[in-house]
Amino acid sequence: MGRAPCCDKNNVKKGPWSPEEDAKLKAYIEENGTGNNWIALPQKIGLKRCGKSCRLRWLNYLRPNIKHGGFTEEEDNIICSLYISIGSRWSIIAAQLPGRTDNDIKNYWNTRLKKKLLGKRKQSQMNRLLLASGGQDLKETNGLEENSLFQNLSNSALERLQLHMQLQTLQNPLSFYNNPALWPKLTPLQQKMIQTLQANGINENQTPIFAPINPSDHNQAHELGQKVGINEFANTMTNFKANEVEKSNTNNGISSSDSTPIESNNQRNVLDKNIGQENAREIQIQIQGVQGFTQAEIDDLILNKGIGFNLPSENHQIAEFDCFKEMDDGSRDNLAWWSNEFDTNTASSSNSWGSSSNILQQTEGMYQDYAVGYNLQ
DNA sequence: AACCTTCTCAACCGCTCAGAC
DNA sequence: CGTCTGAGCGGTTGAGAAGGT
Repeated sequence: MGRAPCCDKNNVKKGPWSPEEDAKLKAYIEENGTGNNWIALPQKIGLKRCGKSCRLRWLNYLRPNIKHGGFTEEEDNIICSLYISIGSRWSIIAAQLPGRTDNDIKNYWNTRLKKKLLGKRKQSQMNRLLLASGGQDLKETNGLEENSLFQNLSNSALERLQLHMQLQTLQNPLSFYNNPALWPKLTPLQQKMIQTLQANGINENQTPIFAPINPSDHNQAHELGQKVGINEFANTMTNFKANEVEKSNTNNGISSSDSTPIESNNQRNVLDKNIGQENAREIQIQIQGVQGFTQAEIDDLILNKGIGFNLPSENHQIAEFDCFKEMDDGSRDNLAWWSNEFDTNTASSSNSWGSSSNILQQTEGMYQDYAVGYNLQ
């Protein structure tokens, strides 16, 4: 038994809005406001529309100061960096871009920006991974466990992983990243994942990036999240982290929970089916580690600690930060840092990270934090 | 010109969350 | 404390536009 519908589905109009409907809705809200009751609104106006539909129409199209299309490069930068940091939290991203709606940004990302950033060559690389993980070309893979690992990464995680790697391929001779001797010791799982990536065509010079999450430091997450000016981000991350800890505990038999996330169940089902329950459990824990990597991106961004890399000392991190800072503005501007296929003209001509706008300063701060955690230059 | 494919984006759907009761 | 309800969110769909053959 599902929940009751919010309106009489048989008695509401669907599909595109007519100019008359738009005018009615706009005039009413401008005159009276929404009244904090979208469900009742269409009846008051005399519209045969669902309240949710009215809300969406108003928020995405009719309300004042909405911008459509024509995303600037500055906006591209913000969307990209926030997407890498927090994933598809479109409403949070939209909150940083005045006049933009979450729907617009979501559409823009899915149809244009993602392609622009990932590029065809890199896309084909990832497609190979996906193909292999889907079991359609198993000969090219290193075995079942690795397949399962990738099979169970979400598309979003894969995209972010790929963007992550794109960032890491930037050619900076001073980079810690380009000096394997400086790389910290990896955990066995990290090594395994790197080997898998290499076996699937990822550049061997790409760095260790898998890091377990630090389950304990919620306060610092808040502090830094607030430091970069995104409180909701900090809250989201903290909640997410708490969730991850519980999942991890559950998977390790530390405690039980009735509300095991669906994704974990799906992973478990696929694994159980493919490789048997004993191995499934082990690999499930490893997948948790891979998910931890994705989360660890965010943790490192927030905590600014290089967690999971067992860095020899804090000095190491500071050196990295200095290294990044020491790049003169021109060097940084000239980095086509998003993609090999990124339009180099636009990338090099704009002072993307030097913008005086508040959000961009925030974003730059985030990027620097991010760079410290992951040696992105 | 006709047909097919790809792209774009407005709108819908179903879910979660939070507040009221 | 549990239930109900509306708001809000992210994923997905599908109609129309644009581009290619």
